[in-house]
Amino acid sequence: MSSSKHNKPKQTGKVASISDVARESGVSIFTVSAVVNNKSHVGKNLRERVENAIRKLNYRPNLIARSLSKQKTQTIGMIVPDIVNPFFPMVVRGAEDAARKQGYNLLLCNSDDSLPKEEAAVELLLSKRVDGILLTKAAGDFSPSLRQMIQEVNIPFVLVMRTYADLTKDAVVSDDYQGAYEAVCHLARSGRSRIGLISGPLKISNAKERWRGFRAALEEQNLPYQPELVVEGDYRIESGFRAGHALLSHRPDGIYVANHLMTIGLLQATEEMGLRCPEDFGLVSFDDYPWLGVFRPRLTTVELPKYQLGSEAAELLIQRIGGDDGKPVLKKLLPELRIRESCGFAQFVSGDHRRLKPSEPISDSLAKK
Amino acid sequence: MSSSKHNKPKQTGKVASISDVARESGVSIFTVSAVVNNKSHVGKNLRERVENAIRKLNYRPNLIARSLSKQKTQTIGMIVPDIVNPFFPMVVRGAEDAARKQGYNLLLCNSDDSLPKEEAAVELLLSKRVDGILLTKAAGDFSPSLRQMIQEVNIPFVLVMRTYADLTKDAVVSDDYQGAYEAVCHLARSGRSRIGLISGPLKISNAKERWRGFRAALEEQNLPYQPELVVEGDYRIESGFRAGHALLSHRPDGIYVANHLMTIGLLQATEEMGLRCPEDFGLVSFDDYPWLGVFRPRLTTVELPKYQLGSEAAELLIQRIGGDDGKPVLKKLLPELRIRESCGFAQFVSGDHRRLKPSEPISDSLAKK
DNA sequence: CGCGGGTTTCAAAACGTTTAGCCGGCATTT
DNA sequence: AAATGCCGGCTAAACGTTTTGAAACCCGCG
Repeated sequence: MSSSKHNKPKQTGKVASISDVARESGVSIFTVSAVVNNKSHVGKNLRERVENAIRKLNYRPNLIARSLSKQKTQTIGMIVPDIVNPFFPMVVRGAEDAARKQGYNLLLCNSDDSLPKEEAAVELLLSKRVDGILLTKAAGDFSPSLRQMIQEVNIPFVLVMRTYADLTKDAVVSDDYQGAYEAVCHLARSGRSRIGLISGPLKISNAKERWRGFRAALEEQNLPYQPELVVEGDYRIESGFRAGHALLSHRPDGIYVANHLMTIGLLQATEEMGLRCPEDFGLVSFDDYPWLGVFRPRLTTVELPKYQLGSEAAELLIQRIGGDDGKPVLKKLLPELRIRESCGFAQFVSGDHRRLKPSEPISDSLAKK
Repeated sequence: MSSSKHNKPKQTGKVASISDVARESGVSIFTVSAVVNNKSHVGKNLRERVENAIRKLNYRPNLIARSLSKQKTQTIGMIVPDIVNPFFPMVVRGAEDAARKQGYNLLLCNSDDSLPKEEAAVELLLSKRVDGILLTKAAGDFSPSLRQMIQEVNIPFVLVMRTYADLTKDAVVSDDYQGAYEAVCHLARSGRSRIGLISGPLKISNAKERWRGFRAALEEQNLPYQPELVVEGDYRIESGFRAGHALLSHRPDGIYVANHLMTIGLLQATEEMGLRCPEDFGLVSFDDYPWLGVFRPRLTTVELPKYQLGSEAAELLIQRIGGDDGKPVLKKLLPELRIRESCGFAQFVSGDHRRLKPSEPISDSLAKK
């Protein structure tokens, strides 16, 4: 039973290759390849023979060999500062879904916001011959060497959530100016006049944009810009905490925080100083997350379209890979002001965090919008 | 200036290959390869010639070709249910760091807890000829086809956070029995006697383990096991919300929730029903996250060593890849009970979420422990 | 001078695909 | 009956590495 005919049961754990299939079915390699990629016209009988052999040998095309031959890996590299930062999983997910939909895979790297690590990551991706790169650049400049690499190698890059004025490259970002503007206007409309800002690192383009939006809104609302009410953090919890202490000591009556993590820090500082939101100050935060639903007061936030950020970036990149080399594009995605309670407008939006249908997995529903 | 000598300045964007380097430096391909992999003994002068050529041509070894030739990709595949579930980024990060440290890369896939997607992911990874796979299996059985694939292909698998009694495979999990046991004992010690459980899907091994730990603790504390106080969710927010409603209607005075996301849901239900924690019931949650630091009362949680889960799994996998095929290993990592306020022991641990040093990036510090 | 032994270098064969170019039939056209 | 065109299939050359023998060279020793 076990050794009937010339049954070659791959005892050595070797996986079958295309030539094994060819031998097994008595056709040429070419024909097998044609069947696998179901090319136009292979005779019905031959095709069947080949298909049987494939099933029998458990053949699985070797994508490595394919990549080498076609000079295309169907892989796109993505570099983010840190996947543990809750902002990025959704962006990555968006990119991954969009990529997969078009037959691409994602190779993910973390730069930890470190320039050398970032450069190493790019180096790695280039060596792996990815077809394109999605880059959320670490804070700081483009080093000359990185610049050179991007210049010399002719694979497409798309910047995600970052722009560089002096580098004309495709980029997909959220409209941070607009988001910040709306946030601060809302603060003002709810009666706040001493409005403070906890900003991200101003070397990062989006932090700068949010700062600009902040300023513009102040002006628009005829409020003075008071430098002591602006403090720069680094987008991390700890810096929000310290910035919060510093800022609150100047008794603002409204605060706009430029990201989620720093808001967490600020809230800790708030409690420690015995202050209360929204009684003592109104608060608008950037970035919304499901778990904020349990915090009281419910936070008014400016939500960024994280998922789309990723998916549109991936789509643009793949378009570039496909050969479209039109002018560099700057895509700005609109944020959404979600008014809740932290500015004193106790607009109790019942079920706010429960708008999922029971059967709907959370990530999907977040992904949709 | 531009066309001096036989200066071939790669006008066509073609990247340099090893043979270009060989030609440029007048040696054989073999020698270049030797230099690149700095093999033992290449003549000093030749080595220098080659190195110059490499720099000049901006040569970068093609890892695809290398993989094909060596039949090793130095890549490990990792499949998780959903990177957007806040549990996983840290696990992935642990795996990625450990892998990179040994010269491996991570190729990440999301299964969305769907069996077909999971199978497709495995299929893809096998086609990409990854050297090994880290698998956090989707809820549900090993389908026969998946089983077969794992059996036939002889690349190593390591299960992460999952075990299957009938499948002797390496696995790295948290000691969920122990974690649940401690959680429930703590609840009991703080004077609760009608203790409820919001469980994960009991088809998932760790949910089962937590349930066992729950039960064991009850017994140990001489409390009766009351089926109406046990409700099964699916680890997502929405199910925690519904389970919360169901459970709270039976007025437990203590609740142990088997994961973070469901806790979020429960807390929403709690508020809606006008109940208070810890006054009306004590609460212990599984999984700890920095942002919980802003929630009041501070939550008592059982923290899982997420980062290690990933890193140890990767290390084990790489060891297997290296050829070690000893007996299957089941590694259990100990969780840590973090007592805060949600059981009524108002042990105000000042600065609990602020134990970072100011200069320490959050992800790093989380990663450490 | 011849020869073993150790470097240093090489040419060529893998690795598993894709694909350009070719060729033998068969049917259709002149 | 010969020329034309197409279909179905094949051979062989890429793709960019690693690696296996083996060749060339140098050394000193008998």
